[in-house]
Amino acid sequence: MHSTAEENYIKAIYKLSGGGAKAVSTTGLSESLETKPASVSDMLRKLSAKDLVHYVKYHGVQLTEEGRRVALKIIRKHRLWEVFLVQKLHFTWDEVHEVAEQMEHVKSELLIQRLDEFLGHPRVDPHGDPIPTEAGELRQEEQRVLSSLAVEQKGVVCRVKDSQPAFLQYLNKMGIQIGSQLQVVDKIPYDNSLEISIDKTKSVILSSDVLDKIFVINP
Amino acid sequence: MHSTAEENYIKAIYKLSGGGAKAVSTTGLSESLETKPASVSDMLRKLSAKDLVHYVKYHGVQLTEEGRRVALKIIRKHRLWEVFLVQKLHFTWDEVHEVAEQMEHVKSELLIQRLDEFLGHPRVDPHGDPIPTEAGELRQEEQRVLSSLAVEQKGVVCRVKDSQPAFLQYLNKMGIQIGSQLQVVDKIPYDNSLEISIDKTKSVILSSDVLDKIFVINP
DNA sequence: ATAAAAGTTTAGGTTTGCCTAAATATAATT
DNA sequence: AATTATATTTAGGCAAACCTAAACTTTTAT
Ligand SMILES: [Mn+2]
Ligand SMILES: [Mn+2]
Ligand SMILES: [Mn+2]
Ligand SMILES: [Mn+2]
Repeated sequence: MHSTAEENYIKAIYKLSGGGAKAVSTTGLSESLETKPASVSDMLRKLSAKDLVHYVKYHGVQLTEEGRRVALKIIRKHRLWEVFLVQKLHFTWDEVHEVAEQMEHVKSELLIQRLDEFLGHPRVDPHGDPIPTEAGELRQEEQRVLSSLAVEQKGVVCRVKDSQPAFLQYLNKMGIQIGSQLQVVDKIPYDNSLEISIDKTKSVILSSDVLDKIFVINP
Repeated sequence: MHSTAEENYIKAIYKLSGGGAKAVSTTGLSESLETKPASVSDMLRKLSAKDLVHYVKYHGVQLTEEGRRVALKIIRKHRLWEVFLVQKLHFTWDEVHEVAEQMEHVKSELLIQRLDEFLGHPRVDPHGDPIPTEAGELRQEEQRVLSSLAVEQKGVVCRVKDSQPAFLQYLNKMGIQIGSQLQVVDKIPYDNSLEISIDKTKSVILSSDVLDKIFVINP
């Protein structure tokens, strides 16, 4: 298997390259991983020997197909643990990262399979980022802003575009969080506010300002 | 903080010493940790320098007060994760250990505090071993082996001393698990077997071999 | 009491993952 | 095109955690 250090490098390359598209620079990686460029060069040689990356000296690095597969597996684990921490242990968005950064390296296929099941196969993490499938596919769901939904239309909250405590507290009071099932009940044309039902239980009126900050995917 | 290797050594010393009582030998540790005695000597010097153990060359090692504190913290984490794996992710007894062995090293006070809460502050792990408190106390309930109970006496199953699948399946068939309420109905002196009632419903005859592998605490 | 056996430590080495300083390649300026 | 600046790699080292082989202690047996 791969070491924690190797996994962190692979994930960093994946992220900096925008999912494997661009090549990534040594300094870019060294900043992102908080190590020195010399250490990065070192590791790139090792990853290249393991065929996890295509590495051309002085010209950056890219993941191989295998490297990409490994990256998506780690990201899947990271994001599933984030969901667990927020939904089950009531961590806040900003508290999860450091812990998930450690948990993503726990080795057990069964564990992650069962965790996924336990969480109800979530499709996005608490930051609204998509969770790769077990097969290693990153299904990029179309995100729409809540204000764009017509009456009757449904959506699952996948992202919130304002992380100020006041706004998050407001959403909390409303009972809205990532993963909440929303449906537009009615439209008030006067000020473009909408009546929204939350998780099929209560329903509230949201102002157009608020609607513009909430993004949903199809249920 | 302490490294994963250090934590594993400390836990092993704790366990082999029976909770910090006896001194522990280098070979004992090397067998338990599956390393060579030379590596153990190495590590003991380091742990001694950090005042986690009292180490007298050629005469074994013991945990210091601080070492004991660290050990109990790791054991607390290990056992809480085991409860999580069994109760929430439906792992079986024999599947949990390897995973918990990794998860016990995740560093986060908040995580373990919230996990404990999420699990409802369990007092024993799926193997019946007590979970140390947040304060680092090991509330040791008095455990008696089932074979030692007299007629009429009651107990709650807290531990099973054999984790072979065949044995666990047998217990399962009998309807015995951690937490089961047992009472001795009758004693058969011929072969020291006992008639035991389970959860006040049915009653079965258990052989002395089996009785020796089941431990109970007071109800 | 002495010798053999068993247990333990030390010496010297390896791998991993990091570091600093120096050398080298690429990119930007003039 | 030549020079300077920036990016990257190489060289040489270090700490952690392991190893084997050799040396040394303690225990056991004769
Ligand atoms: Mn990580
Ligand atoms: Mn995230
Ligand atoms: Mn462990
Ligand atoms: Mn256990």
